[in-house]
Amino acid sequence: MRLLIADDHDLVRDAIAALLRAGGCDEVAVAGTLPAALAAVQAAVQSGGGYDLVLLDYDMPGMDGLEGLAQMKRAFPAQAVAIISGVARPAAAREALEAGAIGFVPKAMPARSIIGAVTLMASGSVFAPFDFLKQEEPPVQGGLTARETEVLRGLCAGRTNKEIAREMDLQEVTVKLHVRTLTRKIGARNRTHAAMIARENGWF
Amino acid sequence: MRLLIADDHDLVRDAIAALLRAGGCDEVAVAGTLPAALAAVQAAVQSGGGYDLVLLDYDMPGMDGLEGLAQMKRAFPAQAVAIISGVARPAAAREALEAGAIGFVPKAMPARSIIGAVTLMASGSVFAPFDFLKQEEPPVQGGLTARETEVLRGLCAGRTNKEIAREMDLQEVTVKLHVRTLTRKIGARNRTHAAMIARENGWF
DNA sequence: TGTTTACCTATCCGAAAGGATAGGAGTACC
DNA sequence: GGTACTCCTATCCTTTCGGATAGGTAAACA
Repeated sequence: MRLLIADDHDLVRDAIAALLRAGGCDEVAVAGTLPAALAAVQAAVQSGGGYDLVLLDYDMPGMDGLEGLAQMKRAFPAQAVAIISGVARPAAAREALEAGAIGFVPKAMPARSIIGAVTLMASGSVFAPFDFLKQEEPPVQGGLTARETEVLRGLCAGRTNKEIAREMDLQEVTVKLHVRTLTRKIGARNRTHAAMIARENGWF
Repeated sequence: MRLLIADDHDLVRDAIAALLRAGGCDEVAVAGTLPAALAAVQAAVQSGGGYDLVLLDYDMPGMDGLEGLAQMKRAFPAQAVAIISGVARPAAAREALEAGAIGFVPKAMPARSIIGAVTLMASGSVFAPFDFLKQEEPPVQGGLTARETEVLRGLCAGRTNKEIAREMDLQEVTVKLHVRTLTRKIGARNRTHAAMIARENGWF
């Protein structure tokens, strides 16, 4: 089984690579950035066949969310690519699978499971831990309603009330109402503070 | 050599633990949270001697920055404790060492170096990669001046211009000036966006 | 049925933020 | 001496926020 694992943290990457080698993977290549991973796949394809599986870290220079995955799939549509991440939300995992990933591996997964997961994905089956995917996100967000969550997302993007209103097809006053209630709910002093709280809790 | 490694990501933690075992560490215990790590150290101390080294992940439930380290050192002043992190800034590393950590291990460190680093720390020597520590942070902050950086810190705390002015003993207009220039420098649309950019880049 | 909840709109007001423009003081450098 | 840069202050103005208050619709629920 030929693998490529891309992660910007040398220690983590090499440790996981060692784990996989110990688990019976013949060849485990590594890369530290997305461009490096792309180059490695390019080289592997030219010398025949590509990798059985490529593991891409979600938070890595060049990835830019799932844009990096899309790039890889555009360049090598036939290459099996999985996303591995420590912080990504369940929604990101679902999006990754929709974008053509063969799997999603949370770093919170037990080490003994990874060999099986990798073997599965390398053989062409989609892998994603069910209990991770089924996690709903709204509950983590301090009792915010759907609309308030949407508005908070706008705040985090640095948008004004007017812009958020246009985007959500609402009146500006309504957005102001949501901003007021949501800042109170999460205990923020103002919109900036609210955005920071959301970011710190990893809500977006 | 008896080790305890605490990291909330099972995969990463177990992979590093395996790496250390392969490198000659007799006993490598693991924990997934700070409380679990505290309990493990407590148990080890009672059954005689404690660990030769405890590795604590900087971003782990219960850590709260360096507060977790302080907690551990308060409870077990004689225990050698090192911080391991993938995202912490050089300043955080320096603070960790000042707070009594025996070392700081960036996850970007090459895997082959960790055995040496761990052996060193377990024997009582302080370890921290020099090239990581010497990194200055101002340059990362998009050419902001000292005052602008201070104001940006205020923005990240959700403070108003008036509050920042009072705190820095300036006129409010001056703060407004700094806010305007710094938002332009870092390419932000407004104060909220500026705060988010600062947070995303880990400037504070 | 009445009640609760989420959601949307409205008006009015003061406070805060954002921007333009114009200076002055101090330091560093050539 | 001149130049450049940071830093501080000022006035004037417009836009945006934040808050109070009031009311309406629709769905969920007992």
